[in-house]
This record gives sequence, C-alpha cells and structure tokens, in this order.
Amino acid sequence: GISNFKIKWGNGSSGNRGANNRGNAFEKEFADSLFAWFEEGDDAVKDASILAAIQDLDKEYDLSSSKEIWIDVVGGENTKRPLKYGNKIVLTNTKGSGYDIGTSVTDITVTTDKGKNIYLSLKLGGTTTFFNVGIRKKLRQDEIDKGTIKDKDGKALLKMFGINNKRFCTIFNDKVKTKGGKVTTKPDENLIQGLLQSGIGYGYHVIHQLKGKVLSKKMDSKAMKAAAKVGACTVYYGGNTGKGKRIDMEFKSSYYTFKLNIRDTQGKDGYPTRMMCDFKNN
DNA sequence: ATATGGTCTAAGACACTTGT
DNA sequence: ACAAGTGTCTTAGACCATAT
Repeated sequence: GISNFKIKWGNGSSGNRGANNRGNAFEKEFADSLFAWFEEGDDAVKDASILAAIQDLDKEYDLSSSKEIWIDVVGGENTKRPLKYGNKIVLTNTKGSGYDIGTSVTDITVTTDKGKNIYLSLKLGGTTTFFNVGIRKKLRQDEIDKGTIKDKDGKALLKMFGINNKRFCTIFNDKVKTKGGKVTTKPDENLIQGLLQSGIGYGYHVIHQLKGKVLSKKMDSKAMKAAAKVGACTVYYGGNTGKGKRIDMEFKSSYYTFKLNIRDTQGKDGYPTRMMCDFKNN
C-alpha cells in the first residue's frame, strides 16, 4: 500500500548521519541543571539522575558552600593528545603535566569562590571512548600492502599488544586472504599500564549518563591506576567476527572492560587511521 | 539487548595560490 | 620574495545505526 514505503534520501540516517553529537546537548543540559541547582536548589532539577549526580559533586567538592560559581562549557575544544613513542608508548598531555589531564579532557569547568577548578568530563551512552589517537602515519597503507609494517614506531605499537605483524596486515589488504581470529596475549604490564594510565589520566570527574542513570566518579591518581590495572589481552583479528576491517584488543580491569581498536574511523578506504580506547563500566 | 562497524563535526597542520 | 588567503588532509572527540 502507499503508506508502506520508505523514502531514502541519499544515505539516509545510516551510520549516524544527521545525528551530530548528542553529547554536546548533554553537556549543556548538565551545565544548565547545575546552574539552576546552585541558584534555586534541588527542586530546580527535574531529572532525578542528573540531580543525583549534582548532589554527588556537591558532596565531593562542597559546591554549595561557595557564594558564587562559574560554569564554563568547553566541550567543543577536543584537545589533541597524540601518541608519543619512546621507551613506552603514551598519550601526550598537551595542556598539563604527567597524567594530570583535567584541563585537556574537561567538557565543563566549574570554579568555586575558593578558586579551585573542577574539571568535569561528560560522557553519554553505552559506547564511550577514553582516547582516540591517530596511527595513520605509523601503520601505513604502502607497508600493509607489502605485508609487513617496517615503521619503527608502528612495529613497537603492534608488539606492545602481542599483535602479529603480518597477520595484522592481512586484515586491511583486500588482495590477500584475511587471517581473522582470536588470540590471547600476555603484554608487558608496564607498557600497557603506561598507555592506559596516560589515556585515562586523572585530575577530573566523570559524569556519565547511561540509560536511566548518571554515573559520577572522581578520577584521581589512585582511581586511574586501579582502572588501568589490566590482565591478559585478547586480540581479535578482523574484529569479533574475524571478517571486519579492524583489530580489537580487549582488556579487563576492576572498573572497566576496554576494547582498544585499530581501524579506519573516517569511512574512507578501510586502511587504519586511528587507535581508539572504547570502554564499558563493569 | 548488545556487539560491531561506521560516520559525523570542528579544528589543526600543511600545501598551494594569489596579491603586492 | 614574502605574506595573506584558500584548499585539502589529518586528528581528536563523539556516539549512533544496524545486524545478530
């Protein structure tokens, strides 16, 4: 019948087209709620889970004792933290020092009249990422097509996870047979924890909206170290199905399940452009 | 309900072109 | 020759749409 058809407009909404970044709306909603709460009290915040998160912040940072409060929504900044290759492979901290990354990852910066900045990192939904770094120049198409990564840094990166160099290359090269599959590796703890600690960092507070609840977690040095303390690594060549153009490295710590992945995140030719660190709360 | 693969955006980096 | 303007590619951050 005439009512039963779908209009397809270009590629429609497939692949998140047109949805933009809803996290930005959440940032504004949270900031507005926080301001309303500060000015008018609990009743001004309609959403119970947001109110609970605000109350948790108040408990931790004693916001209510401040006479004034400054709330700065800076989520659009997307500070770069590219990988640095040395004895360890870690994310650089372009705006701070060590693993104190509050100023880099902040989406909302709250300042009380005591002058102390509280850096809130807001996250929305079940598919969240701690970091997302470029690897295109280290794991290049020309070397993948020849079958082996020769780049010094690229080799070190693969080795860190116990990824087989040649097998890695088959995942992205259409001209050869893909060697998908799952392998458990035992990466060097120091290297992996260095990477994860630099990526997770500390000096901020996570506000994570999930379905029906908002998680509030202070990320201090202790929490960062515990979060980054992981065991064995499961490498999925070709993703879980073995057929994807991606390679996933799964780790577990007491707080999180990490799924690092190397893949094309631009929807271009399928050759890898980024390494991302997806996580789920345990 | 979840896992997987995908694509959006802004901003920065760099290359190239044009005006003076 | 050099600065200013324009264009293209890469990076970082985000989380959604679809298949299973």
